[in-house]
Amino acid sequence: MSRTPAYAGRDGEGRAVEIIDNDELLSIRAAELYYDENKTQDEVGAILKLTRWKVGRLLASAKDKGFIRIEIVHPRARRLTLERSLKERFALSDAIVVPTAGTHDADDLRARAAQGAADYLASLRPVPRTLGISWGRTLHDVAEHLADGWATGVNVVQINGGVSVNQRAGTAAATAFEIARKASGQATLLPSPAILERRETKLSIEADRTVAGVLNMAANASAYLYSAGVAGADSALVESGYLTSSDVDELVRRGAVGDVVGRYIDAAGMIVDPSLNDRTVGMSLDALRSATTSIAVIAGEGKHAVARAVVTSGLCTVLVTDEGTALDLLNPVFPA
Amino acid sequence: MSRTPAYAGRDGEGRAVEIIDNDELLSIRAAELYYDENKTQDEVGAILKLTRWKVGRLLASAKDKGFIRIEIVHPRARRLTLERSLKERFALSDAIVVPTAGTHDADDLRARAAQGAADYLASLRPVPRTLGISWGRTLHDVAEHLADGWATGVNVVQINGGVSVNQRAGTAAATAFEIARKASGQATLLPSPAILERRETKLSIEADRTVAGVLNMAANASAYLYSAGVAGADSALVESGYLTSSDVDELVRRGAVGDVVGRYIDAAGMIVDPSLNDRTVGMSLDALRSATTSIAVIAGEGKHAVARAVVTSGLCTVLVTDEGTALDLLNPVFPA
DNA sequence: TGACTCCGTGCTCATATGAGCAGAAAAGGC
DNA sequence: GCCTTTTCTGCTCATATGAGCACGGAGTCA
Repeated sequence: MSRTPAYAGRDGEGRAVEIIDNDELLSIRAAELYYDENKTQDEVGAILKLTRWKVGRLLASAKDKGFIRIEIVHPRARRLTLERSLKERFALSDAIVVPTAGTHDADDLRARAAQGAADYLASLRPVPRTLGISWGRTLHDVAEHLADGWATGVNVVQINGGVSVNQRAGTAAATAFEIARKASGQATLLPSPAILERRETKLSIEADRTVAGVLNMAANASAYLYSAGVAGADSALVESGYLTSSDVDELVRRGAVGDVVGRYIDAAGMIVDPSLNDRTVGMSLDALRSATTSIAVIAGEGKHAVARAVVTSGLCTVLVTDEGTALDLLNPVFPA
Repeated sequence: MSRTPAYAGRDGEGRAVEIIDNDELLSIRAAELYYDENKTQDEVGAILKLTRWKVGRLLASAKDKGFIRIEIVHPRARRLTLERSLKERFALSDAIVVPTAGTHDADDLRARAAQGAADYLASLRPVPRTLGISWGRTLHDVAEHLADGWATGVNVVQINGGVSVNQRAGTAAATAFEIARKASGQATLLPSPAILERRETKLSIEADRTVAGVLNMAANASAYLYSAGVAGADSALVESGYLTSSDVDELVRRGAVGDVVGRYIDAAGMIVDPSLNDRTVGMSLDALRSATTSIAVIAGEGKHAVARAVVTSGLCTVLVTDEGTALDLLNPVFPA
């Protein structure tokens, strides 16, 4: 064939149509006609003066060269491919990844993840008889996004302390109640501060019959749902007054990346400050690690590090997160 | 083997309380499996517990509700749908719209539009014997992006003055030469300043045999290619010293949105300052308007207003632009 | 030069998909 | 409640698409 200037042929409107000797460019033109104009491959062939098989091959090549991007734009869409990669990479039993596209701010993103978690929770089989939960903004969002009647007869139990001292008073309790109510179940609160000042106090409060009962119930829950906080001055534990901003700074200095059920962990998922940990009321991380079903909801730009610590140290069996975090987890920026 | 969580509708009690219509959510799940995981509709049906026909319908609905977005990511891709809309809306004989996606800066975008213009020029049939061109950064880019041998024997002629006073010396001339060289043709320069100080000088230079010859050649060109400038201090006419910054401010005050072949127009495409216009050497806008083929290359955030003036006042028969400008042209923000 | 491989092409054939239709189910009117 | 109207569902059938094969031309090596 001549390597002629590449142009000849006309489309339906009598416009000159290019026939380019460059296969890549041709595949783009074909893709435009096929996808944008939704013509049939045969029609595309007619316009570009190609056989329909050639068109098919061009489209295939355009696809695997990555020129064709198909995006599902919907707040409740998910990224199945990322989910599978996460599952494989971190040996999770499930992963939920919500898309970032179209979110405006961190709240938006958290809401999407919460929705994803709510959907997942509702689809969980067998339906948990008892669900252990932590508290925080994310968990609150999950509770809000759960549909009324998402399950029947699920009892909810708090797995870490924090009642009442919280500035956003009642939030922790409200979260538990709402999740339980929507599943026509009971909520059981853990009537204890999150962190006590002295180890002895912690031990004695744990020995209290009521608290011990709740902790026991928590230990035997059939599934857990929790989020993770970033180690920073805006942490819920600081806002609630359990820790001071400088306490957290010190924890960060010692390697803390965030907290899970009130306990600060480093990048390896290890407790940063054992003595602080000993003053913290609630399920231990080891207990959480041995759970059959533990769902972590961790989304947002700032939470990449905690998310990594959580999944790499086996703290959860199910991760609910956003696209950005998932990508970060899968493409680690190798540390020194 | 992990059991896929049941997304299929609950047979037991279909809750209509859901904010999002159940079918909508289903169609998203279906789309994920179909597009992201590329399963067959039948397989999707099996997973979601639906017949393949239902799946087909869900996908169709997802498509026309706009949840499925197919994007062709390639610098040389085009937006055919926008092109057609532009053609219809402004009675153009052709429109080329290059995608914005993935461009980093204005230069990038201009380069894409230039490439589009180059491609279009090469595809133009009949091949113009004589091509009238203006000059400027955009035109220079077009010249660069033209392929060697884009045509054979095309003579190029400048349609407005500007030789040599330009700071970027020789650019105007170089543009003409390059376009001509790549088509194995001759370039003819218009040996005159763009704007003269006195009308009399302008008249006498136009009367000069050489200049008159070039102008005559320009008037009889078979096609024209030009860009448009924004009315502002960074205008090429200011940079070249033909106008001062305050001259332009005054023009803007009087309604100028930009310049075309050295002549300032308002939003309606009318000459803003007739006396200035009378001192400007080159094709008149009316002459340009009566051309059979005049290709305007106007791209970039700042050029929306000029672009609008150009297309609404019939200055071009073909518009080469970017997606953003095209959208702006099609979705006018109605002025008071 | 001739035999050889390699790659791109156009094909056949199996499969996936969309259009259109008839019956079922649901919604609405009386 | 009963009947009409509308929507929804599962189907048949036509069409669009992808897999795989056989051919042929271009390049390669002896």
